[in-house]
Amino acid sequence: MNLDRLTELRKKKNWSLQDTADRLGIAKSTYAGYESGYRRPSFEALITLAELFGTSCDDLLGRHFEKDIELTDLKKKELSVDYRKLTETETSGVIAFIRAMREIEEKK
Amino acid sequence: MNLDRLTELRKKKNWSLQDTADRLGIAKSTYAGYESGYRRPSFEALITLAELFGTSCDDLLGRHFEKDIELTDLKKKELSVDYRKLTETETSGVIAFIRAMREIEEKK
DNA sequence: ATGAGTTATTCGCTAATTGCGTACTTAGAC
DNA sequence: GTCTAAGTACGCAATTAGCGAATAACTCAT
Repeated sequence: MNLDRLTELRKKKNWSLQDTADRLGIAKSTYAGYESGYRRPSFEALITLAELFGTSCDDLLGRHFEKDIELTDLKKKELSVDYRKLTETETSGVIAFIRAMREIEEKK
Repeated sequence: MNLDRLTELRKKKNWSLQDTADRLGIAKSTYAGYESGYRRPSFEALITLAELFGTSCDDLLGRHFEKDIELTDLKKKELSVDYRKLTETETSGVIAFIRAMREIEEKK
């Protein structure tokens, strides 16, 4: 059970092992151990890594977890189209749109 | 850094410490250590726990991670409205709907 | 090509942590 | 009261993390 994506994510950021270790506040050799699979990060380090690389712990752990997203439960703006976030108005519009579509469909 | 939600999730399932430990294939006292914060699970155990409890590792780790969802990138149906999954047609409809809304908005 | 400087990999050692069994405590059923 | 199951706490053995130092690989300029 290795953290296979670490190297990839780190290189994408153009960071050296030392850079990354510094950001984590650990020794270079320690972080190197994570990438090689020789060592495992503490939970704190894992969480910090996820933050640094802008991803989830599940992702780092190689777990492709996907929760179903219920639009009526969304409190925050999390959806985007063409890489532009939806406003609250747009999100409400989408919900209404879907309900309308379904209503039409049922009457067929 | 404790796994505070474990007890809550276990009780929601009406499992004893022993039940849960059995499912994980570890000793009761070991699992008890996770809940009390005295011990920490291995990554394998963490992942299995997330599976057993139907949640994410991020959730168990107390991390409220939310990725921005780009609708045009969605390969699978992950969205739902009124707890009913959107079909592919509906998802395409939503994207077209948003683009149309924005076009109208820009022309104002 | 040589050498300086940076980056990556490996290793021994120590300190810390895990996982287990066991024992103790509590709670409820009979 | 006694029995069983649940939860808690602890000592011990074994594993593991983290560190620095040593070594190897890579990248430049000269």
